[in-house]
Amino acid sequence: MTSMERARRRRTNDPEGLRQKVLDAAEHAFQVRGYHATSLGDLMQAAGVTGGALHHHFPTKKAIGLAVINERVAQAVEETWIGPVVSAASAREGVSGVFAAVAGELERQGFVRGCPLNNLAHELSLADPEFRAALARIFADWQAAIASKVRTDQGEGREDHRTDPDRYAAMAVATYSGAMSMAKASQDTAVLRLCAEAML
Amino acid sequence: MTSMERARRRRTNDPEGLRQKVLDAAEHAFQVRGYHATSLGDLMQAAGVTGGALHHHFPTKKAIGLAVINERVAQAVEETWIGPVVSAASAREGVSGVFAAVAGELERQGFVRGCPLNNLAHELSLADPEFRAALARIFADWQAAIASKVRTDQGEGREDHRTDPDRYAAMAVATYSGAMSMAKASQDTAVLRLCAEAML
DNA sequence: TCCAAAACAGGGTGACTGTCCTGTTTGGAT
DNA sequence: ATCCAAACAGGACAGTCACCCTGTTTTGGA
Repeated sequence: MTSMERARRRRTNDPEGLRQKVLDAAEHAFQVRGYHATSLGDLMQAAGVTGGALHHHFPTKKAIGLAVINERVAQAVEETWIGPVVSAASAREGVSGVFAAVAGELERQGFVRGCPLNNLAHELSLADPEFRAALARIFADWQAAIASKVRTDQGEGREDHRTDPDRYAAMAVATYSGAMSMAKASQDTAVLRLCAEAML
Repeated sequence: MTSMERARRRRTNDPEGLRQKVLDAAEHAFQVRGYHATSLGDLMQAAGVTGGALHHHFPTKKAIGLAVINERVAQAVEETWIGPVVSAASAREGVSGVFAAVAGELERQGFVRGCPLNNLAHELSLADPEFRAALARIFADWQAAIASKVRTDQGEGREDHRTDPDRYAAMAVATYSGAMSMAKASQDTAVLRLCAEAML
């Protein structure tokens, strides 16, 4: 007992790695079960981390939530939305393309877990001002990136000048968020496909 | 003490009224704080009901959730969406009108608490199959009502035949749901106004 | 009037939750 | 080699949660 424990008792401190393991588990759990429905015990088990370590890196559950929003959700929006749209041939092609790409990805994995931003936004934006501010900022950046792309298109003659960039951006973000909500509730990506056509 | 208590100790059984009081409190609390963040104690206090009475009408918390979805949320969608759209001059005017009406109402009360259906859909559709089925059905009925109105418009020459009724309906529901999410996170109805224009 | 069933009161219970505390171990600076 | 702050372990803690149980009151029909 002593020998066995001593044999594998080699602890290697890796604060950043441990922190990321916690955020990995939290990002996934908050997505699937939600923030309130996820206990710190769940996170400890999923991440393979003790209570002491968890409390050392995140003094409160709220701190974990904020870290997930600011470090993970923001990054997810950047990677799956802002990046592809900016580098697309046009705003409309970029937006429609993301709709289709996400629909395809969801069909491939056969399960719709919803939009990370939207999921947390619904549960937390009224619960705490800090949560709300962090979530609203991501929505705003997302919209701004699309509107900026539309303006670039207009400047280079790829988009009708009658299109209001802010209106198109608002529509794109709103439609995507709502379509993901519906896809999550119905577990069917048909709505995403229909909206992909409409946003072209 | 005995006399005072005896004096106001007249209990009048009103099972349906008590049930509705619980649902009133639950509908409001689930909307503002969410399902998981609302305890049965919160509901007992808000509704002025004892634990025994609560348990008599709703054996589990899930039963309260299902009743709120099936009796209250479905009715809310019917009243604020399906009714107005059906009796509007056209589907587009009806849809755009509801966007504007809701935006106006929210600006009047100065606070955005989100769409009842969407709020519960996000928190509960992955948590339990029964919840998910109930929520998906409301989404489906909502969509079907709008699509049907578009078809009527087309039959009577008020709408271009190139418009796909199902696509327009999906867009309307998705855009509204998403715009409400954004309005809730930003506490700003600007997105709703922009989408109202776009859905005309 | 009587009585059974429904409606309600109110407290108890075990499980769980988020937080914190006290020790022990690690790693880098000296 | 030594030392100290950071990193981590593991459990204690008070509070809360959903659910259930027992007893009392009300109600409507016989």
